[in-house]
Amino acid sequence: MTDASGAVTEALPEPGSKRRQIRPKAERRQQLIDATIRCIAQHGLSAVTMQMVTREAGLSVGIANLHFESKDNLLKETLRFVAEEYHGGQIEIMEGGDIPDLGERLDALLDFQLGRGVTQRQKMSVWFAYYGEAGARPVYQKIVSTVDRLAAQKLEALFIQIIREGNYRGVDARELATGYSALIDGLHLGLLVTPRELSKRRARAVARDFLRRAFPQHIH
Amino acid sequence: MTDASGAVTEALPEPGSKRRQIRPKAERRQQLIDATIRCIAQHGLSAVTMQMVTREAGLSVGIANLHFESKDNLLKETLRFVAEEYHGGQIEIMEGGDIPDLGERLDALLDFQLGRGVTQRQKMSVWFAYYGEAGARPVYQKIVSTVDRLAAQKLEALFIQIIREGNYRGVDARELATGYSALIDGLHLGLLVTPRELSKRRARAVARDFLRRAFPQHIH
DNA sequence: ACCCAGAATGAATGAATATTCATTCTTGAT
DNA sequence: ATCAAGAATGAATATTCATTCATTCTGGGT
Repeated sequence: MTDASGAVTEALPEPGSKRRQIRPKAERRQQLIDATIRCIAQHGLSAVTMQMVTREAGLSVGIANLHFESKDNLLKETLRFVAEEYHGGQIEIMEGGDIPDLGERLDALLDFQLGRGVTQRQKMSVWFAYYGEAGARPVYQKIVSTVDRLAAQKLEALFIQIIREGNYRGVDARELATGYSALIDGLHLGLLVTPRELSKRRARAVARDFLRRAFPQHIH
Repeated sequence: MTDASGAVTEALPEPGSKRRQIRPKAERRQQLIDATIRCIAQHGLSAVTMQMVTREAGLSVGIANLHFESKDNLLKETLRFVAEEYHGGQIEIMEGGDIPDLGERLDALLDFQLGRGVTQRQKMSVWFAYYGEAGARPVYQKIVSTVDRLAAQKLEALFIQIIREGNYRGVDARELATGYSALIDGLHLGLLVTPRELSKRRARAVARDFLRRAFPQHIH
């Protein structure tokens, strides 16, 4: 193909190129899920439209219904992805073959939960958008509670190890694990809704304090 | 008015009566806000429609735009109401002229935050529905952070009193207050999203434990 | 008994949006 | 080089929903 001047066009697509690309199903699905996450973070779950998501992904409107059956399903799968990524990351650290020292492992967990940059904030935004709807949507409840339960078990197991190692008395691992999880969730909420009042730095300090009071020998 | 048999009809309106009633503006506003709360709790914020709300309130569709300018405004005012009710209740307890004993006052606070029945759950549902959207809606952020800040100050003040009275050492009131607030928020989330895993009873125990570890002389 | 200010109604309107599907395009196999 | 499978497109459709407003109704004031 040449234009009037004879130069080859379409050689490399310009930024806004509409060149159609065929890609495997799995890749398109992920592309759409990623776009959905960005849209929810930026506009809120209730404002997300299919047009918005597909435009964000740089694809046509029809494609979402090709790879996911419906908008409902896309949203569901997006939640599943975020939930599994977040809890999966935690679980990997807690099982922690690569970090033998239990105190360090706790620190790594804290880092994962309250560290990171913009990306993390985006994910949190999505996370709580779904929480907000979960009261009315059993499907969401189920997805969250499934991954949640596993993470809770791993956390309890880690706490049990720590309690044994430190020979701590009068501490219930299960109750402490519930409290720590709730604390982290609450701090995330604070970071999301009142970032002016609660800095990431202070959130970390608060969580660390909780752990230090429970496991003084392991957290300094 | 009489029917064919001569009996007086319309004497007392049957259950589904459409008899038009004129009521003061303030009353109608509250009626609509209450209906909105029920709708959000049952169907989720993103599924709420004006038709749904006005039907729930037993009124016509036009009335919502008469008393609130728009749906957006109705939702905003509903959030403001829930926020002020919740935080107002807490603040009243924390200032607590009627409960001189500080330990008892803490218990009363806990009771308010994690006690109650269905109503409370409904309110929590609404609360978190808005939190979910707050990341994308500055208006919501502002409403929440305004009341939040005041409650946080009162809590810190209460903790300072308790620290002085108990002569506790190495405890930072501000940090502890942040932690406690976050813990309560996180427990509410747990109650809402994974009620199977976390009973209200256990949530109370966890929160109480947090306070006991900080103020052992005040909580038994 | 009568009025009328303004509260309340709900059919109508128009805008937004999910979903469909006839058509076009790409790629790997032959 | 050709072809078929199926990935991708986006205009069209049908639905849902917020908002409007012409009309009806109510109740306190006279």
